[in-house]
Amino acid sequence: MSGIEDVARAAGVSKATASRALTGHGYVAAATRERVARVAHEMGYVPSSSAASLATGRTRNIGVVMPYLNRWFFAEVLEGIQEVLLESGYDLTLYDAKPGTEGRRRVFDDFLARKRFDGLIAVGLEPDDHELERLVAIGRPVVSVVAIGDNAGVVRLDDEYAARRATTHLIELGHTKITFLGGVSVSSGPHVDRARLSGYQRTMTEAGLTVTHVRSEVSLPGGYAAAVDLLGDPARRPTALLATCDEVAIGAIIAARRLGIPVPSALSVVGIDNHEFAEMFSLTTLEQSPRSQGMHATQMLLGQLEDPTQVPQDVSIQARLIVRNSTAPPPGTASVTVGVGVTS
Amino acid sequence: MSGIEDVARAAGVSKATASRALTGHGYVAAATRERVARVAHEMGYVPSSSAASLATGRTRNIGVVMPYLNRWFFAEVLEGIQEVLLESGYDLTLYDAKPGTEGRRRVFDDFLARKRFDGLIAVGLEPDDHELERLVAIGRPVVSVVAIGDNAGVVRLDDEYAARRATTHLIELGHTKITFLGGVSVSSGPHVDRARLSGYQRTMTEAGLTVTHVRSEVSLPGGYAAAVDLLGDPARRPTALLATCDEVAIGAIIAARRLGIPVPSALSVVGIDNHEFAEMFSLTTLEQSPRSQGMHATQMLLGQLEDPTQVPQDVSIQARLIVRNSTAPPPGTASVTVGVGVTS
DNA sequence: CGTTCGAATGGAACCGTTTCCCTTTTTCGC
DNA sequence: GCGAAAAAGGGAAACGGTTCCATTCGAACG
Repeated sequence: MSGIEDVARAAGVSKATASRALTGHGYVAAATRERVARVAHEMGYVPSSSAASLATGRTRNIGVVMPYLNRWFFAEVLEGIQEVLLESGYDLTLYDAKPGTEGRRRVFDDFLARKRFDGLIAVGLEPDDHELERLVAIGRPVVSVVAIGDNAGVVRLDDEYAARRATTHLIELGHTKITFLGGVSVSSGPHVDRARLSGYQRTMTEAGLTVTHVRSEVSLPGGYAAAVDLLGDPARRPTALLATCDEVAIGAIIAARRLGIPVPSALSVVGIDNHEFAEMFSLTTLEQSPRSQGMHATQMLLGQLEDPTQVPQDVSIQARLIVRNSTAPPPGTASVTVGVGVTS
Repeated sequence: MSGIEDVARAAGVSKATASRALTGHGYVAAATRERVARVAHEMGYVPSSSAASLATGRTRNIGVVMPYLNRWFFAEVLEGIQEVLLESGYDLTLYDAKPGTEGRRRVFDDFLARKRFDGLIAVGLEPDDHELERLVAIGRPVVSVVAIGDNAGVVRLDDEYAARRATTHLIELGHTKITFLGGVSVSSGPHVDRARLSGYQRTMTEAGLTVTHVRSEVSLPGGYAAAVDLLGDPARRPTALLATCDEVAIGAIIAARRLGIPVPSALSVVGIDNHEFAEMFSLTTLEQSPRSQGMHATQMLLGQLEDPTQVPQDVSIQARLIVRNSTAPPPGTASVTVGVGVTS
């Protein structure tokens, strides 16, 4: 393995000059720079990142902490982050912090303390006080996607707005019996669900309609189970369902099909996410594009790294309504033609 | 930030002794070791990983390269890897290498060359010659989950066996018109699909049955589309479907439902994976447990790191048949009772 | 034409560990 | 009780970069 000293010797300059030539910092004659670069390339020289980190204090690595890897939302965010980092030449170190596990404790107490990164992206963490304390103790910029208690930069969907918009859509179609399906539970974390539920409740109340909330585990099978339960009882059955997320909504659609309830003619279903399966199930939904949330957060963090005076901003994204074929006027309504398409 | 020198001073020993006490290498009196550890803990000392890496040449970090993050199989493998690494105190650096992208080229040519890891896990990569060359040029141990051309350690499902077992299951139920649904296409990479197809073909041929293969994109919507096409034509319709993976199988089940073809009474469907949705759709399938494949690969790699003489082994996992309610004897057969349960 | 300033470069210190090598102390077998 | 070997610990040299500081040289400016 050849070091910078070998490159310097081969190029006939000092280590100092070679370093300047390769990093682009400080004065170096154009001809020299070019020669050093060529020699380095020919020798297949690759700088040691540990040595560079030790000398500069920067790692060119970003840490990402998330509670789940195998859920659609998180995987999409991760891909977005990865895409931007790849382009910027940063590495990405992943920390898995499942709520309530011993592993999570170690991530916060040991792994993160090692500071093997210049900045941190927290995705859908809902850190408790101790965890939050550890996070600030690290002394590196933090940006989060979805909630985090403190004043770090945050990129998130405006969940309340999304739920309001979805509810409004159903009301405009003529529905009055609209049930919210979802949980005060995990998934992207309780805060998300609370905000969505609250958006639904407010909109219903403002319209003078009755609020009905059915709990469901936040997952496809969870939505299925909850919907089977709810729809199986004709007395309780609403004409429309607002699900806390697409997975729950799709579970509900599958349940309705199995129960022989046609969607959307007898039952409208709307979700929030625009999950990759949404199109397949013709699901009307509010798009939240986690991928671009990840990209956004990353750009924000990188910006903060290169100019530390830059204040962390909060970005709130307004979901776009995508109308597909899972929503229609309630049964027994004078037919209203609803186009399939996208509106904001 | 306090360094080891501060700790040494506070504990009244030399840097050398402090280092030995903390790392556990070399002779240190028990009392001294304990004192140094206590002082270090009180001061909140955290060793600089760059400095340690520079000195030792080891990073305590593992690189993971995969082409997709948001597909079930890959996400599960990743979680398995993460779990083992977390326990062993290793960091995990993730590299996203989508086939045919500029990003992938950079991963191989730039990112991996930086060697910020002690070993590498390649998941479902099917590297071309140039990429393979780069991989060995790194000079670090590599373990792969699913195919990789060369002689690195490999952990993978025995795909051929899985397909044979699935086919046998259908034949035993009395089916003779069995169509393979799947693609020579991406997903976990072409090799996987070829092996599964081949297992199906051989078993059919051995049983004297006719092979029929319908291509499908390897995804849920892909399976749906292909099945709609196939099942829509009564002349071509088989009594059983073997899908290359569960996502395709589930797509097919959804298609069958929509076409009013009852599963399993009129059509049996079997998949391979035991995907998280399999249970919900009562899908009979062969379990491949990507999570434990990831764990397995990681343990293999770590073992190799601590004892470099250890030869990389190839591990081939035999899938377990899980019988649910998507398979039954073909229509018009004297009824055979099939228990729901697990067999090997 | 002397002074000043910027460009270009080299020497050496430094980043924070680990580890080699050497000295001193202890232990243990005979 | 002695010698050898093992245990304990210290000083200093790595590891491979970056960057401060000093030096030289040439050009621009008054």
